Amino acid sequence: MNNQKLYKGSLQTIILNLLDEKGKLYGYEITKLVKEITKGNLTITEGALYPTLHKLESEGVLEVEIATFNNRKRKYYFLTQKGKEEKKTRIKELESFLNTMQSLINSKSLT
Amino acid sequence: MNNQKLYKGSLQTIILNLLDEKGKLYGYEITKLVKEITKGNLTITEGALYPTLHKLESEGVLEVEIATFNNRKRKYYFLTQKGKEEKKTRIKELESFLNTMQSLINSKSLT
DNA sequence: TATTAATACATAATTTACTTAGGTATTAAT
DNA sequence: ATTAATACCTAAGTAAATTATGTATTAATA
Repeated sequence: MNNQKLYKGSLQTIILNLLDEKGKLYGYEITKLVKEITKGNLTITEGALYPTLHKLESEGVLEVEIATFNNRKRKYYFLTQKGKEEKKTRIKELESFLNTMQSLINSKSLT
Repeated sequence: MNNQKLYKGSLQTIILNLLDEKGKLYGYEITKLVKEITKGNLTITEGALYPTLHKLESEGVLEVEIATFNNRKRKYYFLTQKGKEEKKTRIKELESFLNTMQSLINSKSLT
């Protein structure tokens, strides 16, 4: 399914939503989780993920907590209060977008 | 609703779908139609639209028919056979994308 | 035990798909 | 007479990806 480009613009929304649901997640965990939830339909590349996490952190939307597991460093991200507000806004925008796209592909009856 | 970036990647799908439904449309008409169907939620900019139409034409997905109305030139676009196949593929990809996004924002119960 | 896969982070160069900002030309409205 | 609407167009800039690397540790496998 070569439809990866449709996902362009939705990465931040996906991250914010998952963090809101799960509390905290580290980067690599997000990639695995998304693959699992979407049954392989969406693969988040690390080249997209890490810079996005850093950007959201620099904007005060996320905060980090560094942990060590099996001698491997993990950077757990979680939503700040600002991040929780941002998540709500993004989800509303996504729902509006999904509705709009639905109306566009069901417009046979219209006009 | 500053969610325009979510639409990134869906322009070709929207064009192909509208042309399949309406038969033929000219560029400016597409912008008006999309604004109307989406109740103003989506504005297709001409800077995005025209290059995309030209690209789809060069790929053999669309063909053009030039008409004159009120001394104004209109370029009517319509799907080729290849375009009709392409439209089906794109719609399937879009539906898969919409389903995937739905599952991502409804994943509370999962995992 | 040597090699590959998996885990976990990261960045730099490039590409894609736009937005923004301009431009031409005609007709309709104020 | 001026502005808005119709109808086309392109070029420069930008955001958000992809692709291609890189480091380091642990687990699995041949």
